[in-house]
Amino acid sequence: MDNLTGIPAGNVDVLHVSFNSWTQKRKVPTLGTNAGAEKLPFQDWHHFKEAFTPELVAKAAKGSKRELLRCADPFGGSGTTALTCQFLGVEPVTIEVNPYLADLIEAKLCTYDSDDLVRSLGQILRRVHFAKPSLKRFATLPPTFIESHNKERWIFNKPVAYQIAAYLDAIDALPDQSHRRFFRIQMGGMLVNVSNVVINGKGRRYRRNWVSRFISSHEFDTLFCERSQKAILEVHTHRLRKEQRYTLIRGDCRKATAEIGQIDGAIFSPPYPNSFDYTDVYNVELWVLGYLSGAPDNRVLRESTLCSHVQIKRAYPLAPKGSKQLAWALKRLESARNDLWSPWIPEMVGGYFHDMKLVLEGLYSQLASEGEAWAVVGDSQYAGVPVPTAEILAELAPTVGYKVVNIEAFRSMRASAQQGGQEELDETLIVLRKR
DNA sequence: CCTCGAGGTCCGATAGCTGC
DNA sequence: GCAGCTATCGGACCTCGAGG
Repeated sequence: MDNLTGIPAGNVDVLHVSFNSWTQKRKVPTLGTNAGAEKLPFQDWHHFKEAFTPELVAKAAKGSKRELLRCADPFGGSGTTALTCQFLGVEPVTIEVNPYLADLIEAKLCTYDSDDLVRSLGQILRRVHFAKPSLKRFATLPPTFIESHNKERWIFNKPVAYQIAAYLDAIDALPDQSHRRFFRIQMGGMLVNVSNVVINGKGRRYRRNWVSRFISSHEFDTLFCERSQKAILEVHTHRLRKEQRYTLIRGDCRKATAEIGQIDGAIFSPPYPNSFDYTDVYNVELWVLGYLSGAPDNRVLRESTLCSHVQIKRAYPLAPKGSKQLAWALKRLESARNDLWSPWIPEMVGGYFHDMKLVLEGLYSQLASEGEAWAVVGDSQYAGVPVPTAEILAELAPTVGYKVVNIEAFRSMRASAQQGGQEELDETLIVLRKR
């Protein structure tokens, strides 16, 4: 695959693939969301709507007071901050609690010999061709996952389930761990495509006419092959990123952030306090790819995420002191408790800011002097009571020691149609500097 | 009491088509 | 080519019923 990039042989070690050759200097409508980012190499390995843009990371790297040599992201997600850092020549440190997403990030950040990847793909396809798969590996999945005669709904038709099993068996048989991860992620990115459901902001829902939906084995094979080949090509074309190193920490950022080592800055977007449970959003991949071995695993994972949802009953830490806006919002939420769709929302909001303060403190302890934290945060609203996340964080940050350098609203989210569709929730960039 | 599964609704973005 | 139209897709909420 040597002439794929047009880079002449020899001297390749000095010809880095730049940020601009990755993004092609595209125009983005907003820095806040992933909209339009689908077409970037690496970024469609898994459709990820919560991501912000690489352009924001570039802006932060350029606009920071302190030169960025090592940059953290406590909420790794799809890995946008870390991957962009590699293109920019900045060493990334990323934390991610969701094991599927952590693998997605690492699959993007690590370096491969693309010829070896092509050989591994061939090996997978040969094994699948001769495979006699069983559904044994799916035995512990929740009951709605695989088609069976005594159910009314299922996420995967039986023939599809057999094919997934055949591929996963073949991937498991690869000798190289980074290759197993790479191809597991390629499979992960297409699972919803071959399923009877769609995943969106509201979680999982069945497709219209899913009953008559049929995925042929040929379609399945083609999808896996094309996705894998495209990804291998992207890996190859962009293999010479300025920075090749990375640190990936798999775990709860509320604990891990304080131990990442010295950083010059941080660029991240936390989950918003909007009662979204991201464990739920990635449930299909987590189960099918074997990241969860039973319901307790799911519970542990949900407990390890930020207090941004009320999906499970949990002990919410107390709201931090020091923000008048937070105290006011909590007071109003408590008096509106009977109108809330979950009575735990006031506790969740309090816990959310407790957790966010912990992360800000962790970052502060690792930041070099005048290092900056750039965060994209979103407001929320319950029963007409606004939760102005950016303003609250701007009040809490000084109690940790930060100076608030910039607050910039750059997008409005439409409120849900049921709420009239008019009230708008802001998405805000907030920049904090260590004194 | 709890968890789990699933959906209402409507607008913006985008792909694809049509006629010039 | 391209303006303008139509069809389709999907969404950083919030709600509800079933069942343990």
